[in-house]
Amino acid sequence: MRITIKDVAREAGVSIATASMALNNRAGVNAQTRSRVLRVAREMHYVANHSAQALVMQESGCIGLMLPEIQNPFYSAIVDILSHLAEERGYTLLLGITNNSAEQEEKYTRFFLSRRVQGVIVVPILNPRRTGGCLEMLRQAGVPIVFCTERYAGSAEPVVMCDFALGQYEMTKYLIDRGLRDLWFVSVDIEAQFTALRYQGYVRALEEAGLPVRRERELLLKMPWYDQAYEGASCILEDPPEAVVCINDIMTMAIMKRILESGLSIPRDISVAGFDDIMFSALVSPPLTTVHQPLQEICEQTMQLLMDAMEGAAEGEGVHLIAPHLVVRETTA
Amino acid sequence: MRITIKDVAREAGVSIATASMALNNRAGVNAQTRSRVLRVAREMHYVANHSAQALVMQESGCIGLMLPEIQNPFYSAIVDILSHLAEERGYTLLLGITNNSAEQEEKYTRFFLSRRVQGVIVVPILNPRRTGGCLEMLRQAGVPIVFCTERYAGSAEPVVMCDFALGQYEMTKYLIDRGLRDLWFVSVDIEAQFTALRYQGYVRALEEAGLPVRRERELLLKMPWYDQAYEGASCILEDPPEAVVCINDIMTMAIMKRILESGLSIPRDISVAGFDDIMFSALVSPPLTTVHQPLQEICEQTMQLLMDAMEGAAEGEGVHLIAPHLVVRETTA
DNA sequence: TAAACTATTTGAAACGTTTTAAATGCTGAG
DNA sequence: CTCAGCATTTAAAACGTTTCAAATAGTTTA
Repeated sequence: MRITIKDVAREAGVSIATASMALNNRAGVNAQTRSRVLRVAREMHYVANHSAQALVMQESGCIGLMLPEIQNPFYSAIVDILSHLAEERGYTLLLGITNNSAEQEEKYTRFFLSRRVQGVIVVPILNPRRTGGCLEMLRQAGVPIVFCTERYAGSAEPVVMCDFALGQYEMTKYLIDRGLRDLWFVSVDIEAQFTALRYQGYVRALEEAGLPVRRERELLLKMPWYDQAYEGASCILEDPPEAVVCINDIMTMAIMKRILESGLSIPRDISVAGFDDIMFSALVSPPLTTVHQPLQEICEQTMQLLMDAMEGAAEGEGVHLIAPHLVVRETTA
Repeated sequence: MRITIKDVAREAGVSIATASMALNNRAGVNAQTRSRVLRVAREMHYVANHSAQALVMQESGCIGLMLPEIQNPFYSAIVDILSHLAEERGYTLLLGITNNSAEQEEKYTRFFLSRRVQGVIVVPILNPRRTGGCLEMLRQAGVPIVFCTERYAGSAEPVVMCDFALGQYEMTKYLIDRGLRDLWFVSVDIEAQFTALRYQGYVRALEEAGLPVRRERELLLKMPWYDQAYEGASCILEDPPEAVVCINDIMTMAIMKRILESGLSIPRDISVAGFDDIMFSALVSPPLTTVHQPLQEICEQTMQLLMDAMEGAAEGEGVHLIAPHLVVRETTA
């Protein structure tokens, strides 16, 4: 039905082989012939069938991106950046939105495999009860993998992530340096570098300042989501601290809401600091003091590692830490 | 390199044809044979090559989604919903993020065409200087198109959109009914139903209440973005009104910020109302009174229309309006 | 036992490309 | 003229599937 190269060849009065070579700018085609073929192709609105190309060339030109959500602006920023980067390099990004479910992750792995993706970027889900069932399939098929933002424990593939420990340290130190010493720490009860590193940074700042680590002033939620933080925040308000240190912006916004609703003022009564610096952090009132994750840089390095691996370079491994920086806005006194 | 059906067939001791029929649950295969093939396939981690299937079956199983941005939560919500809907129906969503550029739109059209998408959903860009260059290519190739959220003027394809006029009317009426009569209207200077319908609704509410339409109290920005609204808001503050009626939430948040910064209180001094009800509208302080666009419903209907068109049904045409509803939160007195 | 079914299996074509090796046509040298 | 050498063109194979018509094997029926 659709125009094929056969039609173009016939119309231009050449063989299929010649048409193909002309269209792909291969050497060894007479200049006149080439331009005739190109003209005919344009006139006929010919567009090469990608499936056929992928089949014969043995490369799909696709990269899989596995990620937990997309409505969350942190993740949609990643999609935005990575899809541009992939495109610049001539690849198409295939999305697997897993909704934080390991089953979905496996389903999308199969999907990626069927599309013969040439590499996969994994932004891990947060609560992987059974982790990496999907990864085994990919490894087995020899598909290069690079983790972005966080990785599954025990996996050998490289990961590019923000230096969470450093970020949380700097933020906590900043608060302490401003004279705020009675802190709450709000995080999630999940075993992952995602949380462990942040906690390390927080503790380090306390210890350096000679402050005690008070476990009764730590709020650990099930998931790092707005609603959970909003519910959980009541314990903080029972005996309001001088500042709240939080591991992401979404939860911070929930806590801010609760604080403001209780009639207290930010930052006059309580200071608040988040992590991530999502788009909306600058827009809320008051604008949020937070730790900026340099997503552009993280994604660029992720893509570069993947390209290297796809070109057969010895799988660069290990943890690639990108330094974050504190963005002081108006929620900290 | 990767396992093919040929390998499975050999290992199971059957022909390729039999293997294929077994794997696809076709009738006419002996039960034992079938299960043997399936077992072997599983053991060998066989995953069918989609390109080969697409080629021979003449259907890609892909749907194209053209949209202007993805970081904006309004759009990422659309991606989320539509990708689930597509998947439920056995299709894969291919993303074309155009960055509000007509050139990009054409580029992605070619991309869609090369992937032989079986239908395209278009969420139009806002400032189409030369509109629909991309559409012509799709029409010409016989690819069904459905617009979502808004459509390009003069195009014959169906569109599913929120009843903007109704939403803006209800919102404005609500404000007026609360006794607020000195209003500002904040919109963008773009010719599209996007803006025209909203203005209609606003005007209707004024007229029904016997209030004058004061053009000097209309702020028309170039693009409906945060920064533009933030900059533009100064004129509103010169002679603060009782309420500001805005055509989307992002701009509303910018205006709120300006109002709060000027020392005025929301809603005590000024009421503010937005449109869209994006995820963050409920989270900001104070939570935003806004008109909820029923995106789920809009996307479902969009997908249904596309499916109908793909199955060759007479192209359902015309404008499908989905009624929005006002969500009263705390920015209106 | 032959014939006629039926159930199952299979060979081969087709899908739209790219690529390689071989064929063709030309030019200039001998 | 012939032949080597070159530029250009082409036929055919290959990629991994599905599907259809034909072949095979097995079972009844007459």
